[in-house]
Amino acid sequence: MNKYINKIITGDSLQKLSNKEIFPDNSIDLIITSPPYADRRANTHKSSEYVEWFLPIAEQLKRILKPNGSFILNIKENVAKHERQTYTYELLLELKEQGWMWREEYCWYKNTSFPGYWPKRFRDNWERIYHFSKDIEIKFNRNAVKVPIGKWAEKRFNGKDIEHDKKRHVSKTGSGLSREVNKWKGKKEVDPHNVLEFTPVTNNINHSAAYPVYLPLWFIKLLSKKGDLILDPFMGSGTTAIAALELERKYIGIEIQASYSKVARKRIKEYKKSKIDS
Amino acid sequence: MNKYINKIITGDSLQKLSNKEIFPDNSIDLIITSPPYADRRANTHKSSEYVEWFLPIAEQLKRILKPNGSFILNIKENVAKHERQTYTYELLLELKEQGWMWREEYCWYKNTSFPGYWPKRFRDNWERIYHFSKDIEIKFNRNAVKVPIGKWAEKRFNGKDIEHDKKRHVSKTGSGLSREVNKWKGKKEVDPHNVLEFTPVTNNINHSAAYPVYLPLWFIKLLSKKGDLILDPFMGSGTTAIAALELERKYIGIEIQASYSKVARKRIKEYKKSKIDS
DNA sequence: GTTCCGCATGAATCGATAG
DNA sequence: ACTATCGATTCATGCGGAA
Repeated sequence: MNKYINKIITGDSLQKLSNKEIFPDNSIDLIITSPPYADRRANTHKSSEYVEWFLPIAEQLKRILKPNGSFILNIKENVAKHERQTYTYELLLELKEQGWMWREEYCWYKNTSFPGYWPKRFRDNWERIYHFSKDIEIKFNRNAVKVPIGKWAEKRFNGKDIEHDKKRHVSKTGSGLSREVNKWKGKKEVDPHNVLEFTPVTNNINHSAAYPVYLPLWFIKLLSKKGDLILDPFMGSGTTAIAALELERKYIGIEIQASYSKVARKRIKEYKKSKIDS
Repeated sequence: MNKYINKIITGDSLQKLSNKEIFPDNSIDLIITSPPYADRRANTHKSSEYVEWFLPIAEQLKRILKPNGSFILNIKENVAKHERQTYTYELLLELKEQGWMWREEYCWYKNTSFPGYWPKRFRDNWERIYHFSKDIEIKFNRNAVKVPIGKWAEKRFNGKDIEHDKKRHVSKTGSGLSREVNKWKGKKEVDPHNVLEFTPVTNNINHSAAYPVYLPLWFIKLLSKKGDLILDPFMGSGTTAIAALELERKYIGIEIQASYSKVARKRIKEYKKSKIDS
């Protein structure tokens, strides 16, 4: 497979993924992708067709992912005839059936959703990001995504210890919960949570797109190590590849439209050049 | 049914809801509730059992809701053995089968999630809020939930028009959406979106609870009119009733635990008293 | 009045140990 | 083997009385 590393393959995802020469079993560290959503113009498209299209692809992804790897899937259902479509719901249940472990659903809180007016609905400002794995044990580098502690901490710890915080607290619900707030004294950073906001950063590799680079950056940091191999089976304009390079990982991408592959290769070239120049 | 208006009924939800004397067909304007999540202590509880428990209740809710009414359901799945449970997913699909229209899924972005440490996951900071209806046409008072326009507008419109903004902007995705940014010039308030943060507003009622009052307040404003009848079939400590009173709506609540009914009645009494005193 | 400080507490899970 | 209990881990906010 070496000759495919750091390359974008133009072709059909299912076909390429099924090729064991390109993708041997257990060879990928992290899969991260944002597949094309069910085509809203094709109203005849039933949810089940979307699921049927995706499932064999997911089967191959499961074959080629390493046991301690992760699969990140960004997806959101469209609205048709005043109702949200159910293909994300059906797909998730089928992926479970297929043997994937559903580890988490992140809420990607997009503060830049497209404006618009709908009679009985507001702007759609969030998308689902599913985290799947094959096994319980996965790479999970929480230290790579810490965030600054809230301002409350400053006020709270400006001086002497608070006695009460050292005591044990028992919750009414019967779940024993203890804490020692003083342990956080001096902490600068804390774990993030599962609503991802990505406050706008002025990054030179930032690209105003439906799939901004900070998204793969965050998950690559969290779920892989340097030198790992990242796959995006729906590469589009190459954002996942850029993120992988930025973090010193390797990538493989698949893209069916030659025009997109071309754009992606160009972006990657320009990115590499800008790295050398700077 | 008049004798049940502005009352909390102690009893089993399914049994009470099935009583046509209390709840005639098409008699409720808005249902808003946060039912107990699947009990994680009962590990034998399968997702399907939760769904089977809820479905007949939902069937009655559909019977008693007015055609232009709405059903707001707040729910989130627990995690067990490193995986998210699927009962919310199964339930949604079954509710669709039952004939409900799935209008929206709001993300309730909670600023006060429970702290804790898990090996391969972060804190859970959001919950699902489903909006269902029986028909396409529903009450939807968007003007009641407007929010102040973001600071970006000030910057953008501080003086001269921006040429780019005068032109129609066509989305790259081909969705056919377009905008004319200058239309927003001078606007003070805009529509909200489907990620609900409830930043420091409407804090007039003090009660730290899992189900804070601003939640029903928001949906009651959006989806009902003054004098309408609001039902909460899992009333708990009466938060939905307080919200209904605050907005001059009527309420009916059901609660199985007498201790909770008592608390709720007390809270309502105190709320009424505080209104008169002030 | 307004800010500050201490107190209280919220839909949590997991692995280990005890029964 | 199987279930019940226990300890460990973790942030952020609101309220009330004090300064």
